[in-house]
Amino acid sequence: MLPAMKWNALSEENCSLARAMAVVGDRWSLLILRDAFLRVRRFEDFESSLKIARRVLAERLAHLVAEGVLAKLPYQERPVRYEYRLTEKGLALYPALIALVHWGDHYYADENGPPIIHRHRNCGHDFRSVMTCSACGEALDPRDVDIRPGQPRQPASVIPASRSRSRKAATQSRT
Amino acid sequence: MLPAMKWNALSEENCSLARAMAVVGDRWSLLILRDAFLRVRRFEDFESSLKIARRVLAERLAHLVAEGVLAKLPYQERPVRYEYRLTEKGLALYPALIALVHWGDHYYADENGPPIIHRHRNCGHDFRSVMTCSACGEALDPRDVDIRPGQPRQPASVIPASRSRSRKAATQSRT
DNA sequence: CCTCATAAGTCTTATTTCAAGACTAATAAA
DNA sequence: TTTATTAGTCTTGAAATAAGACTTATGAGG
Repeated sequence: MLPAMKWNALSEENCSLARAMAVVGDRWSLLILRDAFLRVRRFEDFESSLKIARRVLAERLAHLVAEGVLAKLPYQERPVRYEYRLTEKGLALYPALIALVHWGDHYYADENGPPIIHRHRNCGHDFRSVMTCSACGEALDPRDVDIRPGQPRQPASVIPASRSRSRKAATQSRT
Repeated sequence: MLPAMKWNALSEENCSLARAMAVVGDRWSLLILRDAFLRVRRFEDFESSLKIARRVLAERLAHLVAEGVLAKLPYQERPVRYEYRLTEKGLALYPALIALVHWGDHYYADENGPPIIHRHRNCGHDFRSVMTCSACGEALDPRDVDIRPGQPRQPASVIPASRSRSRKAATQSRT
């Protein structure tokens, strides 16, 4: 039997990033999903593309299916064979994935330019991804973002605290 | 001596995601960086915030410094003590991080709403992050994106191939 | 001087995860 | 009957992580 990840301590935390990491925070899931976005769907194809241990691949696919990120669907009978496809929830990881890809492009591409180029079919241009504010549409700079707790326990203190580090301010594990 | 990660096989690959994962693809780096974005800067604060093993924290911080994602700067003399601050390269990971956070918010927040709320100081509104096309500004849907190799080896075949799976099409490990 | 406290690690041991690759099951095709 | 496909499962050893005691450098208080 495949042993499940023990790393779900994270999923208990009241932190959206920790919960996301409990799903795709291991060493392979995002690479598997990248392949899925490239239309890779079958076990053998994932394996030869990624050179991942079969055992780990099987476990990771099962986990992503259990989390609803991938769907396991039969593509033939006799013998029944399944393929893995992105669900809406899986597709919703695209911004995170493309942000990492473009970060890698920016800081690690060699003189030949980035290994792959993305084109937006709707407008016909090659593009980079730009993270914007849903309210005003402006590109986001982390220095312009304030955060505060969502479920008000403490009366909504804005976190960009001054230098007074109460040693617990950011300790709440909220993100 | 701290053993370095052995996982740099990835960094050899001609794949921007793999290179990004070689830097922040382990179980802790993104959580450490989240804290850094929340103005956590000192070893003890990272440790108590994340409940990470000190050994792993030390190794991860050293790695992030070596990669230029964090800078290690003295904040006092006698004894010399250092803190860790995001560099530009580290700040550039914000889109990826916030995309994961908002994905977690969307799919895992309970009835109380997301654990933290982001406000864009420039416009004064709470927001979600929206990934847009740098060329036309429209929100990106993965189904509208075509990709092709950047360093033209093969004459630029667009990858959203039809159902003809050549079993090697996406195998090139390019992303 | 002596003891305690702080901050930033380093080290040890046990557990968990991953890598590599042989082996199995179900079925079709030769 | 033998071989080929596809999607796994299993075994073994290596690497990474968890938990927490120990170390170093220094200042503070008595």
